[in-house]
Amino acid sequence: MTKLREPLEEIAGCSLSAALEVMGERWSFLILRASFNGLHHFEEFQATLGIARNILANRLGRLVQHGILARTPMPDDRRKIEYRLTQKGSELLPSMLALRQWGEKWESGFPSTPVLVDSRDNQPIRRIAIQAHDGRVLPYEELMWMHAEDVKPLGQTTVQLISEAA
Amino acid sequence: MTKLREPLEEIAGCSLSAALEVMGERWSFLILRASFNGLHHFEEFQATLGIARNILANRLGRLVQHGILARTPMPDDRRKIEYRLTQKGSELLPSMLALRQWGEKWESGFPSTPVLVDSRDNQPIRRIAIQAHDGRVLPYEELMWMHAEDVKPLGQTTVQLISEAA
DNA sequence: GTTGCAAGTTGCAACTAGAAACTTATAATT
DNA sequence: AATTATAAGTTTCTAGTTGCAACTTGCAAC
Repeated sequence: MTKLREPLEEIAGCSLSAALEVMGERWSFLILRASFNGLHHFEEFQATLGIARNILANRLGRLVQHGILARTPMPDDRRKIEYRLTQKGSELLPSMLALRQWGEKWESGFPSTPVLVDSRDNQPIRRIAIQAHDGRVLPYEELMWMHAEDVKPLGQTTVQLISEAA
Repeated sequence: MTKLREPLEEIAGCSLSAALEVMGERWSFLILRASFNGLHHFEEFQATLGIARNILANRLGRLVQHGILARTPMPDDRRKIEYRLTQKGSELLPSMLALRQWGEKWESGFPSTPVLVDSRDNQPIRRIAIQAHDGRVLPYEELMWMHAEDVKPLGQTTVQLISEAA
């Protein structure tokens, strides 16, 4: 009930800590993955993940508290509770995919299944990457950290040329 | 020393589990973030993250074991150990950014600093997103899961048109 | 060769995860 | 209506993990 663990949040002054505060516990991401794959019920999660029931209850509760899953008793059978991804939850998909793609490349060595495809043409999505504002894929060597206040917005090309000339 | 915890790896048959096996523990991602931001030494990590020394030692050891950080004693002062990101480690940047961007939007509410920019023009990178093979940004609703074996490769446009016509 | 410092270890208390049995609310069967 | 079954949790108890603070070890400086 109590929470004596120092939240990671303050420490690093970065929203990464805030994200980890919500998703950084063991099992949270795997429950999320199961949700993305269409599981909605306690027993489904329990059976497919093999997670202990008390931990599962705890994690589902946390995910609901943080607005990542919505908890609804089914109207036709009110024993059944449905856990469904919220908007907030579904926007974790890029994080999950990036992590999965890294795991494929550096750990498991083989492509994961199921595969995420564009529903218009059933073709697999592009690999997640870091891109410049114009869409060029940027390798790590071409990146730099800057203080936010030192970044000068460029705007549209014409505006940019004018202000550069001035 | 012992590892009696069931590895998450097998359970979900997905490389997400493999990635979490390496990066899913408390502090691992924050240590990584600190590395990305130019910290290289034990005492630097300890002071800026406020992590307990034994945990830090443990996590650094794990990250080194998994090839995410390289551990090198400095030649000029062999008390100092340098921890530096490997290729494998630096390729976690997309995952970290995606998580951070999600945290910005849904948890902290403000942009994190420092900001990652394209070093050619000092402009901030594009937001991480899921894209179709042709680069269109795909919202969650336009995505679908498919079994890998059901995905028919399309190849180049010309080839694609020919095979579609046949 | 004593003092200082970086990078760890060790010991102990508090907390968290896991396995299995138990509870509670609803639904299906007799 | 009473019995049995099922979904979703709790509880209990053990084992493993985290965190703090004090201690060690290897090298460097004076």
